[in-house]
Amino acid sequence: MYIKDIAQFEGKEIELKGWVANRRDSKGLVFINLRDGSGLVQCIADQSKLTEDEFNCAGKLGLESSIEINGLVVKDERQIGGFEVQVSALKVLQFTEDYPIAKKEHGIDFLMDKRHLWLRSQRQWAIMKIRNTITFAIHEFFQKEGFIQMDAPIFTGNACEGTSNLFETDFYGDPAYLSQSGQLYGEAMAMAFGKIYTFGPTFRAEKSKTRRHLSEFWMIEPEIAFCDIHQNMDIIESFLQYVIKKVLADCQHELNLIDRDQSVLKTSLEPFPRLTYDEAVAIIKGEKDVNGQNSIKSLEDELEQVNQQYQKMEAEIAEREAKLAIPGMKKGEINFNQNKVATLKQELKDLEEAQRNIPQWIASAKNFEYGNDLGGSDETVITRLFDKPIMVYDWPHEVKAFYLKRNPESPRFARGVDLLAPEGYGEIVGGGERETDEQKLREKIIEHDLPMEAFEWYLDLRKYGTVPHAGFGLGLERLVTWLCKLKHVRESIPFPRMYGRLLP
RNA sequence: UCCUUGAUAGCUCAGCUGGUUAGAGCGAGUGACUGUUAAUCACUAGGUCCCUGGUUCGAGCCCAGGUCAGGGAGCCA
Repeated sequence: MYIKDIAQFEGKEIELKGWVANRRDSKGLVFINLRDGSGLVQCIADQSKLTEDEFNCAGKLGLESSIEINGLVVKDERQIGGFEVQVSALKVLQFTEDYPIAKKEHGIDFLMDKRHLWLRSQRQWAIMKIRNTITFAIHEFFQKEGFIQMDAPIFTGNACEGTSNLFETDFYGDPAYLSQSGQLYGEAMAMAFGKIYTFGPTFRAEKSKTRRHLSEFWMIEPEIAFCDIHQNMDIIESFLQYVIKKVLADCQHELNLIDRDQSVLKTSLEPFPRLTYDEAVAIIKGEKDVNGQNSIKSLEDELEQVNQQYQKMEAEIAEREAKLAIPGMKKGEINFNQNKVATLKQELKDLEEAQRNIPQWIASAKNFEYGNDLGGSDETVITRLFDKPIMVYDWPHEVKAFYLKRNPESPRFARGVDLLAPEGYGEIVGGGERETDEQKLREKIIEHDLPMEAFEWYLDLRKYGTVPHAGFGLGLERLVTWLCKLKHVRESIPFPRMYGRLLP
């Protein structure tokens, strides 16, 4: 018996096992919000309906105490799930004292230290449920489309995209690296099965402290034989839209719990704009407008708005603090105003961040140098102008990986594609059409200063029946972060591993 | 690696120009209340002001170095 199915048991006696998510008491009554992993329900312990011992126990339950109850399911519109349980019997498995995560705001460092407990909170629960739906939808899409799932090795002897950000380990006395991509192995499997995808962990030793980097993350890498860059973009689009549709269909409750505005998810079911690198650069530099919006202008407008909002908030804080200074205010009112001031100050800090960041972004966009890769801020700048993901393709070949094919009509471009998520999220997919010519690959390997002997097996793929093929890599956590509109990627995975964070 | 902000009670924070005994809310504990939703109300306990050194009659506050964390850049999914 799980709380999520409670509606089927109206008027019936049930048994529930779970944890105390909240408790309030009143004379003769104890209200327990019970959490069982599937949902949340309020249980009422009434002194007149329980033994003295049971009622005393109910009153002593600390947050996250584990209990078993029996009770009657009653319809009550006021409650979250529309039902409550009138307790007829209560058994305590453990009284919990001093549960560290209190019913109030906490700082991120504290919460990350308590991640193993934080996962029990409603918001984190909802995010992990959505992550699960996304994972399932990904498998479902590829399986339906006839892709074979493969597991790429995690220990690798060669670096596929440079060596600076690899985790080195000891493999029976030889150096080995934790995989930063399964792609080269995926290409080999695609030559055996036609269409494959990997779904596995990936490790990058980047000393990054930004909202979109993890040291360990999960990547999905499809690879398709007989596929060019345009067909690849078709697949990226239908794949992502499949996942988004699934989340919209199956996760309404969770999306509401985390207050996700769904309008952008819905417009993302329309075709994704496809821009060449040249077009994207023109937009970023403000030389070309999109839907009547100019990148530089919109940033300047936003900065102006931020400044105005900042002044408004400062005024409100001053006003409330002045009120608080006058004696005679009721306790409840004091609390309310103090909480309000605290949240306003928090928002003020966010605005200050924006005031520091936006001018940097404007400068970076204005001074963007043609031929460079897009930086994080450039991605933010361009994606803010669209209400759906965009795909940018045909990149200057110097900035992209060695295995990408050149555009035959314009060889200074490599046929790579990045998918940039809207709402400022930026790159969540990187991929492209692969180089098919052995000689050109050898030249590229030398150019990138990579050890040729480590790639001989990969070059075999071009020696024995080379065919046009393409694929891409999707960062699962970045997708979860965007779909849930999280501020930081660290909340998208149960136990994030990042620079400075190995525990819990 | 660089830029930037910060570290004060279990948690979130305030602490004025360096000045006597360190402040609030939440949480915890005790009590009151039969319909609460982060319940409310009263009372109680709770401090190595991150570390090391310096300036000063006097440092939570100033200076130097370090540690840790937040945000951003580079790099990337």
